[in-house]
Amino acid sequence: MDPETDLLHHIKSFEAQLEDYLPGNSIDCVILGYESQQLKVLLLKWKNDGVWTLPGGFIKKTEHLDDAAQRVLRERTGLSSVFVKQFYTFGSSVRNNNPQISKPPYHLKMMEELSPNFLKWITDRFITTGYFALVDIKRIHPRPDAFSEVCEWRSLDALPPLILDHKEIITKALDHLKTQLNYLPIGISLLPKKFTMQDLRKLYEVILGKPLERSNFQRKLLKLGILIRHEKQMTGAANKAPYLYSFSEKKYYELIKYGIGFFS
Amino acid sequence: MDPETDLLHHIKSFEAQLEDYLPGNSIDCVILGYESQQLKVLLLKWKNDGVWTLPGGFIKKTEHLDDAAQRVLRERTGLSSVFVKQFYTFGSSVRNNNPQISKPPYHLKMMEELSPNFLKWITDRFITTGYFALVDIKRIHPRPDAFSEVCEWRSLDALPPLILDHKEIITKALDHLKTQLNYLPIGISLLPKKFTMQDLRKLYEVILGKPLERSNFQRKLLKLGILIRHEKQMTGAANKAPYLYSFSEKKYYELIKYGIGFFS
DNA sequence: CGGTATTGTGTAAACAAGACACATTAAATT
DNA sequence: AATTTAATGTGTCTTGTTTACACAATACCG
Repeated sequence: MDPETDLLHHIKSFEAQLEDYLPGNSIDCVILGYESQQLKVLLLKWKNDGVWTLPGGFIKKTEHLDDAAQRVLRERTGLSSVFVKQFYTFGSSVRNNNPQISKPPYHLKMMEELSPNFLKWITDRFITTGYFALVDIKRIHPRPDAFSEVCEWRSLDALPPLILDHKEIITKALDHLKTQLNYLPIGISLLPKKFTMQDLRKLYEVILGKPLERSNFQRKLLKLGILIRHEKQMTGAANKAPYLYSFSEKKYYELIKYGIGFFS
Repeated sequence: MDPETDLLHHIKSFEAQLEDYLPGNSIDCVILGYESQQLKVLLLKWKNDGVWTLPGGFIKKTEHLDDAAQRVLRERTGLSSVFVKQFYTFGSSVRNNNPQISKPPYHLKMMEELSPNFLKWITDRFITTGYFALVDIKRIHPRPDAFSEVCEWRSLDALPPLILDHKEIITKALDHLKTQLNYLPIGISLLPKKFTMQDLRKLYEVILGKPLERSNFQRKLLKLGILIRHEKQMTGAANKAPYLYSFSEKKYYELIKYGIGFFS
């Protein structure tokens, strides 16, 4: 099936099931990943339009909001079993009042003829609940869904124009990340299973936006008792290879429940 | 007009305006106050039923969620210009599955005949967003609305049975209070305009659930530079009267933006 | 062996928290 | 005026943390 037909098929099929979904409520996922010493967010680009969006979706009438978030994440990016958490509900009545996107998306125009019920449903006011996810970019392989032509990690420093208030949603998610730092499974979610002490330190440096002293960082982290040291990794460089570490999951999550205490 | 007729009138009138509201979405307010060295929450008791609820309400189609929260707060308790903040959205599809309340509320039975549209509307699944407010009990005078016979401050240690998942909502609000302690305007919202250093210390002791050393507390608070000292208050007791303090609002809110740093 | 980056350890200064001790102050009572 | 009481102010000792820096030890490559 060619992509265009596939898209129409999906829209038609969703329209047929409109009754199963709560009108006026949606989920948007801010999926944060870490790679090459940068925080990145996973964005979708709509077919034909080139307009970027957060992966979002709708809530089934018999479904818990949290479950809807997991499902949306899976359906739209192929991700599952990652850390997901609600962070805020966006309730402006004019969320679609975004000067960055002037022309109405291609899809809406197309739907005007093809799927008027769906169009009516989708252009209503929506209250959307933001969830954020933390994932190790290397560990997972997101794939675009039928509505999107691209599914891509984008650096937070240079975001493309986003629909609706999705820019604001990302900003709020980052706020949450920073203020909840001590209660979120940062390291274990964002890093590969095994990593060096440098990797871990750099990660915190990127999130906190300031350098951290090496030896003190190492002392502190080791004293927390959540790290397991493994064999060294031969890098081929002319120096002592760094140790690899992994987290003791049990101890890690226990510690995080009470806050890891990283801010000074 | 007798109370019963008044209630019916209000329900009828709301039914007539159903079109103006978003279906399936609501607001619930956890209003926390402080009095006699106790944290208290403002609850409403429904007429006829004796069932307790959080003050809640619905969202107009053209209204921002935050504005709806302010309006609901005002309409249902008479409160305005108090600190209000969204804290969580409750999205279980079985929120009304509460074993503590066995019989269906009187209102619902009554509405079956009188207001079937409203009944259908209200018994649907709702996604509710929790807002919490912090107020000085002495400074305000809440009053019950047409749906409620009582509007009362209840101690958090002995809550009455509550409808739906309102108990859970309160629990979540208190979690939020504790983890966000450093970023919330605790003192300025919960205490009278003028207060003694003891009042302030006791407040923090109640919230933190542990005693704080007097002289160290005083040193620390004064060093923050957010307190203004006033004349003493003659208590009539046989001792030096305590100074009265108030907050410098500007400095207070500036400090809170970055976190007041009270946890150890 | 020389060059290199990782890792471990030491430590000094600055600072904050917690616990007390005790002096000072001002109000009412006698 | 002396006494009692609780509020207030100050000192300080202990303990622990943070930050910064120095330097030794390690292990890998060529």
